Amino acid sequence: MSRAIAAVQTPGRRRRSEGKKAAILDAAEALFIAEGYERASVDAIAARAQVSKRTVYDHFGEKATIFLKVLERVNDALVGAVQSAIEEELTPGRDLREALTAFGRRVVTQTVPSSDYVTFRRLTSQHWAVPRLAGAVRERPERMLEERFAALTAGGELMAADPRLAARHFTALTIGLALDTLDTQDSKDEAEIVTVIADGVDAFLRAYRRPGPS
Amino acid sequence: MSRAIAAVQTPGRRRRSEGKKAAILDAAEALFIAEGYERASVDAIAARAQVSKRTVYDHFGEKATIFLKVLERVNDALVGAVQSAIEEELTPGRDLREALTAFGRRVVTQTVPSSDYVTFRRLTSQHWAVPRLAGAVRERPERMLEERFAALTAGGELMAADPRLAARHFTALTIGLALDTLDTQDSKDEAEIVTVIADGVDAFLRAYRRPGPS
DNA sequence: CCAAAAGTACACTAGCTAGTGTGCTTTTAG
DNA sequence: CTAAAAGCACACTAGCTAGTGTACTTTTGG
Repeated sequence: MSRAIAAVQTPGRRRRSEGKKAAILDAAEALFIAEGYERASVDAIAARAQVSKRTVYDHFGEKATIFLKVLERVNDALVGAVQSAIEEELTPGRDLREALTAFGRRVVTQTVPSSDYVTFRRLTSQHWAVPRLAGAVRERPERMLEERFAALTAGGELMAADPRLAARHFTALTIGLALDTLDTQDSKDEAEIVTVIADGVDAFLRAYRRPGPS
Repeated sequence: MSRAIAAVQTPGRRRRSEGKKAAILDAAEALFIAEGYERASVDAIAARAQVSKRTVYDHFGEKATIFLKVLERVNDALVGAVQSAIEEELTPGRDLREALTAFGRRVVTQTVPSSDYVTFRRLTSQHWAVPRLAGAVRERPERMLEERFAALTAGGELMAADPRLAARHFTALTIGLALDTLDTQDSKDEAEIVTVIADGVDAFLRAYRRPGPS
């Protein structure tokens, strides 16, 4: 949605082509989300991308291909964003509650909202010929979290016998619920999201924090 | 899916009509789930229901109406099932872990699987003119759970300052994750579901059980 | 400047689908 | 038995959409 149209100036022969391609994918993504796969006509996509229908077909061949490319792009963006959120927020030395809250909040508000994750779920539930890309998108980020949780357990901050399970529980309590909230009410009320995340982190820590030396 | 076709014998003038109607809704539900709203043609629905297309239109007028009626039916079934699961499994005297596990398992395996809840989510994410029925389906069961959790807190078994939040967390940790599992892998591996539920109940109790008089 | 690449405008096909009209047959109530 | 209700077979329209073919224009590298 927020992807730029990019490179209006002197694109060079190759870059111009890529620019159009990106514009088509932008338009397609928006329309697939808004209308669903079937209802988003190729004519509408072309119009929105300000490109001729013929160009669309020259680039992608058939409609299904457009859809797949959109999925790939969204998937890449999502995985990358979660990756960097883990690396930058879930740093070893930091206070656990603070780190987890920041991580959850960042994933939901920066990466996702009005976008990638929700987008992905909505899109994948549409098409009936999508290879198991859908599974992958939740598997990969979860593996990354799993590793961090294992490290935290080793460091004595967490008590997660099964880091994989802990990661799933964390995701369910924070990101999952936040996305649910975003999904049902479309009040992009950021305050509410923050509350949901904070509450989730709270419950998570009660269940998984090492019994304190109070 | 598992709804019976019902009343093959001497239906009476009225009952015969209702029988056909139900058969049409059964067929429509199955096809909407399998193919999505757009791709499930009225002809296909009629064929599957073993009914003439004309009869379909005589009963429902237009395709969108069929969809709405299907949603209503699924919604009613779901709410009813959760209701009775709460009343029959989450009984006051019972051991908490046992009760919660039985409840979660029942909701996922009896009510839902191969059906209502997943069905509902899949369906509602399809149509772009569904009034906020989608929200209602998660609101109602959650309110019911909330009440029980409040009672359990009053009885001293739970420590849920905000019973509504506790209910959301419980649902996310157990039912939500179980459905996720069912959704990605279609291995209807019941054993795995049971494990997921048990793990979720475990984490929930660690976060919400009253600090024990060990 | 020029040739090729990229893009455009537009007309056209082939197929599918929602919804209707109509006359015929079956079922059921009284 | 009979009339009406319910259902059926079938033909037909109107509209939309994926995808193609083609001749024309614009852009860009050398």
